Formats: sequence, structure tokens, C-alpha cells
Amino acid sequence: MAKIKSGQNLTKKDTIVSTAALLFREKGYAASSMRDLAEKVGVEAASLYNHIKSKSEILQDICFTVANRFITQLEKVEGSKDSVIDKIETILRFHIHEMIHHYEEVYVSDREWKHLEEPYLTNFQSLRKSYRKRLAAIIDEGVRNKELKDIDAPTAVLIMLHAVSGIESWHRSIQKIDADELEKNMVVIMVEGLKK
Amino acid sequence: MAKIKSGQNLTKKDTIVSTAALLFREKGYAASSMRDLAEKVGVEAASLYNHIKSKSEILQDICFTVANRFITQLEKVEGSKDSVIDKIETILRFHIHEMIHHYEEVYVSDREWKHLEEPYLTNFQSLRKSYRKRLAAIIDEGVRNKELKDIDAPTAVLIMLHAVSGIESWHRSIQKIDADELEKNMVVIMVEGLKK
DNA sequence: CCTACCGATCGGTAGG
DNA sequence: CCTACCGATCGGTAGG
Repeated sequence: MAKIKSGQNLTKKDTIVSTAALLFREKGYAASSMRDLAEKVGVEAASLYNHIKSKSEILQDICFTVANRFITQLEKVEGSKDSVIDKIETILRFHIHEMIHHYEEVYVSDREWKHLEEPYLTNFQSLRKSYRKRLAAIIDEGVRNKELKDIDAPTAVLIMLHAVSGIESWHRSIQKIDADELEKNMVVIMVEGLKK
Repeated sequence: MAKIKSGQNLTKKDTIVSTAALLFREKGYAASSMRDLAEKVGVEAASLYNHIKSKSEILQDICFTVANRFITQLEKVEGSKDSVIDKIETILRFHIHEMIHHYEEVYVSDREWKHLEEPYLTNFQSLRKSYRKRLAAIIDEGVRNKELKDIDAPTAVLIMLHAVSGIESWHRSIQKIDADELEKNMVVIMVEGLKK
């Protein structure tokens, strides 16, 4: 009997994966045991294997779901007619939004992907590399058409991506402060830093 | 017979700790076994315990050595008469320098400290928090005296620290490119982004 | 979904 | 510094 997976209908596998994201973020992938996970889900460890193939499959699921969301968004931006500055601002806002609204998964995807097994490890690394190259290409375009300062594009990409991923440590305070406030400040500092 | 630890005289413990830093950076603390470490050092696993008390002690050693270097440098900057912009540039350059010249230890200290045991975990977290607060205080001073844009200091600190720690992923390319070139680009983007 | 259990590997110790 | 070994815990399977 195949399950139909629609909007709000979470399968048991979905529950396991998102609970795992929480656990992996807290303790790291390697330090999280399937017994830890089972307890959080509310079943015995052996029962998890009726829904998933292995611990490693959970990590694959998290990493590639996140990666695909970022790639899809990048494609949309690449296809737009916006100025480079606007493109960068859109991407920056998307990263911040993802970090705030899909915190556990994004964090795990960003910090725990090294624990992927082959061939997924190689696949994932090449997605990351490609994402960065395409982002650098956008920045390079801005340097050539004089929208941006004459900066090294890979360095700018490095700064952008890691600045945003740092939101991690502020996540708790973010709910108190204001997500919009954070986003505004971040955009000001980063975009102004690049602008000519 | 007590060992005298002088300039170039590395004890066996030093060798173990710096080999561990390399291993922990590659595989993460939790996924690194004492047998892995022993093999890299060139002894049997049991022999490690003649030089160290536990796996956890190695991590403590790495984290607090790094933390103390950063705190010492911050104190020096706080006590100087430089402008806020110059203070920030000095700190930024110090972070970049540390990341390039003590890569393994700094990386491990930054990403694996969650695996510290109590009371070290709490101690380390409070050092981190204090470092960030003091850095934010410098930025705030710059906002008040109009050297900097009217930005949120904690957000600026977040961006600065994480942008630099991102050098990790570029470490291999850095040797090819040029460390000075990277530093220059980084300083331009970050400092210009903050400047009024 | 559970009980029962597997072989492998973990951090660490004893004793020399 | 090594050999030999410990109890604990790991990811995962069998069988119902």
C-alpha cells in the first residue's frame, strides 16, 4: 500500500529525518546514536529500520534536500533580468531565510556533510563547488560591468556564504531580536561592502 | 625527571596533540578513534595514555590554547590608541593570520568545542561569549563616534568572525593564490562594508 | 512495531 | 613502549 505524500501529510520517515536533523545539529552526526534517535522519535531503535535503510541514508536525505533547494533558487536568480546588486541581495536574503526557517537541516547539511559515504560524498562536494562557481560568476559579472568594487569574486563568495551561515550561533537570540532586523543589517553590511 | 619545554623542543605530548588536531579536523572529534590517532603518531593505542590522560583532554588542550591566543590579542588591541577602524582591521588580520598559520587547531577549536566535557564546555562557551561581547563593544564605540555606519554591533561581529572562519574551505587554494592577496580582499570587503 | 541478539569497535586499564 | 584485555556501546538483522 503506497503512501501518498501530500502537503501536510508527513510520513513516519519524514518524522524520523526531521528529528534526526535536530539531533545531528545538537550532537553532530558521528556522536548521535540510532538509540538516541529512536528515543526522540518514541520507538525502539530496531523499529527505525522499517522506515529508513541506514543512518547514512538519513544524512543523505538531509544534505541533498537542502542542496537542491539552494540550487533551484540560484537557477531562478541566474535567469532573471535584475542587476547584479539585486541578484546578490536576493541570494543573500534567501540564505538568511533558509537559515532561519529550516535551521536544523541547513545547519546539518553545511557542517556534517563530511560524514556522507561514497558516492554521495563526491556528489555533494561537486554540487557545493558548482554552486560557489556560479555565485562567483555573478559577482564577476558585477565587477566587469562596474556595479561592484574590483574585488576577487571567490573571496567575496566565501565571505557571503560564511557570514550567513554564522546565524547559527545567534539563532536563539534571533527570535527575541527580530529576523527582519537581522536581515536588514546583514544586507547593509554585505551589499554596501561590495558596492562600488 | 621533568621535561623542560623550550622553543623548538617538542614533547611527545605536543606531537600527539598536534597530530590529533589534524585528525579531528579531517574526521571530526567523535569520528576519530584513539586507534586512528595512535597509527598516525606511530605507536599502539595504549601507549598514548603514557602522555595524555584521555581523548577529551586533547580536545581541551587544543580549544583553550587557541582561545587564549585570541584573548591575548584582543586585550592588546583594546589597550591601544588606534582608531576603531584600525582596531577592527588589526583584529581581522590577526584572525586571518591564525587561520592560515594554525589552521588545524583553530578549525578544531571553532567547530568541535561542542564535544568538550563539563566543566570545560561551560568555561569555553563563556570565553567565546565574552570575546564576542568585547568585540561588539569596539564596534559600538565606532558607531557612537561616527567612524562606522549605524549598524547593529552583534550582527557585524557575527559577519566578521564567520567570514574569516570560512577560510577553511579555501585553505588548499590559498597556497596557490596568495595569502596576502586573500587578506587584502577580505579587509577591503569587510572594512569598507562597515566604514561610514 | 517489539524482543533478542550479532560482530565490530570504542575509550581506557593492568601489568610488565 | 607493548600485549592482552575490559565493559560499554555502536549500527544493524532475524524473526515474529
